Amino acid sequence: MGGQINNLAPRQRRVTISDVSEALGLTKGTVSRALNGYPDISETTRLKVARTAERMGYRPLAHAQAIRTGRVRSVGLVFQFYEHDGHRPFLADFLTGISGAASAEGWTLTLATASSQDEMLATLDRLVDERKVDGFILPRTYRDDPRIETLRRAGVPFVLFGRTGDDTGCAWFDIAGEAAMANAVARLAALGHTRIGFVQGGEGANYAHLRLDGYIAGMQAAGLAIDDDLIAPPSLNPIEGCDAGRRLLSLTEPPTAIVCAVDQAALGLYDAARERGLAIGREVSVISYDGIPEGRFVDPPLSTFAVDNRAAGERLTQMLIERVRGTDPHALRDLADASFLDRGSHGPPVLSSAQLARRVRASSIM
Amino acid sequence: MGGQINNLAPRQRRVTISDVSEALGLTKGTVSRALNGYPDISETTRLKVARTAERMGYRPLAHAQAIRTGRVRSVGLVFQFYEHDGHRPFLADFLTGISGAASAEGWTLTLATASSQDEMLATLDRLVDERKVDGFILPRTYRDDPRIETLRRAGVPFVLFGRTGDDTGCAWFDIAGEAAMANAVARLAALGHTRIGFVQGGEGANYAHLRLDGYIAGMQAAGLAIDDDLIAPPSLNPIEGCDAGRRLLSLTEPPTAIVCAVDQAALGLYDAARERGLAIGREVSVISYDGIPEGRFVDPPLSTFAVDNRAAGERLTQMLIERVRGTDPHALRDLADASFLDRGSHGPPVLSSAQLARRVRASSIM
DNA sequence: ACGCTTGCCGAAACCGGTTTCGGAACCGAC
DNA sequence: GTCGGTTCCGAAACCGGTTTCGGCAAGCGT
Repeated sequence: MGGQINNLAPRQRRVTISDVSEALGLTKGTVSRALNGYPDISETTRLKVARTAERMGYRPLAHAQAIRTGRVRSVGLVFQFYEHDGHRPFLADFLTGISGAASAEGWTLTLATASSQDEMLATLDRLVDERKVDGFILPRTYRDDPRIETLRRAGVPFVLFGRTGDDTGCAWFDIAGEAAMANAVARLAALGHTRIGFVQGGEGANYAHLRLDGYIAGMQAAGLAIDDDLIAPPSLNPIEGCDAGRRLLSLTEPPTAIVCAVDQAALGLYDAARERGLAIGREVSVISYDGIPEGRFVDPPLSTFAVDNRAAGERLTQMLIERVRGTDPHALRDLADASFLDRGSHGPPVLSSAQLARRVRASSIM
Repeated sequence: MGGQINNLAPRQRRVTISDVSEALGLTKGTVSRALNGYPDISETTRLKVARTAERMGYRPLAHAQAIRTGRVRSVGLVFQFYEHDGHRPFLADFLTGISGAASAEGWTLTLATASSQDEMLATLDRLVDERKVDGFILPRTYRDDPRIETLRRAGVPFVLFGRTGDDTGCAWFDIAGEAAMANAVARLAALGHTRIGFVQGGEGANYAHLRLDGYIAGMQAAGLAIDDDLIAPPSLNPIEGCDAGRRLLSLTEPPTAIVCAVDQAALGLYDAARERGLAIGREVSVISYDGIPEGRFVDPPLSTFAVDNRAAGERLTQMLIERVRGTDPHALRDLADASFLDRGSHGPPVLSSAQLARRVRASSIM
């Protein structure tokens, strides 16, 4: 093979560790040990080496080091995109965070996608087997997540974005969605709402359980009764959200406020309310979660708990790098709060549940 | 350094080329040449080597090869995300395409982000300098694109997603946006529209010029006069699109149909029409470009030219890999068509431009 | 003055591959 | 039977680093 015409300018030679060692009159082994902080190098030569390496613009080649050390300085990320995908808007911010934090440490991001769970596991294996990455960030965790067992067995470091059922030996970072949901309920209760509905998030995903728990905890803390009818099934997009809204609003005792686990679904609540001639933020209050950009432009602007995906990406890669360097996973766990965006989609109830029910009936007769 | 407790299961040793050569009673040099198709290896041993390598599950370590060959089998992709970013929805599909095509060839995707042009160029340089990638896919090209000159000078292979001003020595793939825009005009003209407006796309980006050209070409082909008033300034999101719509509809001779360079802006046209009490698809026809998912759910569903970003990603990586292997860049150029999604936002005009103008005036008085 | 650490560095092996070079074995031709 | 030319593989250098091992010289105590 080799030797085809490539008509590309020849790349200039890099400065290698041998160049540095020759310039110093040392062996490359000594230079290497000096640069890597071995204890058997005197402080004087360590400094001399560091300075001339710096001056000559020497930077070790990650993949040349890797052949001996096994580390390539790359964080792995494998996405599984679904048909109607709620986390697409998150992507750009999340990737920016990871890439930024990685390059600050001289690392890079290796990204792959999978279309099924089997392919996901195979891809993880392949990246590990080919030593393309030193570890993984696992986004969107599940209660029972097969990726974890796979990587545990393979002995590969990883950090979860989200919590999971059994997290022994797992490092993780998460946003306290349950606290946000409880806080949403508390805010609405404080405004005078007593019938507060909930629209669930994606089935199976760990966050969905937590946010539901948060809603329930919030209701209990406010001394409100939990009615199963008030809890709508998982909704991940405006269509499903609209269905959920219709269902909640047609209850004999409809909620005057709705807490929604996912912004995309909350957008659908606007449609459901509009159908019934109800004004969001007055006749029906909504507080949601995610902080998607569209929420700012709808009318009224959506009150929601925003998560900083860029910061999450940064934190996760920092944790992963520490993990690869040997930090105990149990010491690498962190929970951050979502920040409430107090906008126009919630307020004190202007109608009682009974009045609201009459309004809904009237609108559906027309 | 080194030697911290890592409490991770030890990774099992890989099978190396030496394992294979020993099993065969050959030297590793011979095995290497056999596997890489050197001409000085007999067909018999080549087959024998290939088979036992396969049987033993041998796969060369990309970064070990790279230290000699300089190739790491990785495609580089650097994104620059903007504030209000039109291409976010594209991301998942695009990445899926790239990742899929790459892994089919045993390559991986190395992704980075940049927040400014300088950072972009620095990031490209860094990835090249550290030999993290063999070449780049450059998304979102500009008329005059500094990335191209940088990579040309560095002698690094790359493939453009989009065309550019001076493309000598450039391989590229693009969607024929100009043809789509011309086709949109032709469709509307065939339905009887004579006043057809245009909402431009992102300033500076190469595609924006091409789509404008396509609109103009379409108008000329249909024998329609081109009125500067009919051409609205660049609009990239619903807000700007709404402004553009207001402006076009308040003309003394408003267009009865609007061709829009970007779906996100077309969504804003819906708002502008609603404000005036005009029905999209009847009083105002709209044909747009991109094929974003939201277009299917608005009322009426948006007629638009959809681009297959997954396919684009696949094609681009295949081209890049060929390019890295030495194919002449001028032989690597491809133009694909967007596919028209014939939905509900366009139809024959029900109002003349003059009648439309009266309707608009009436609505603004209220 | 002696031996014994200790500090510090050179020498060389090593990681997992690729590539160059040279020569043995075979070939047909004379 | 000898010779030049192929065919095909082994040997060894090489890529850019890391890591082990051993030894020299200084420092120390006695």
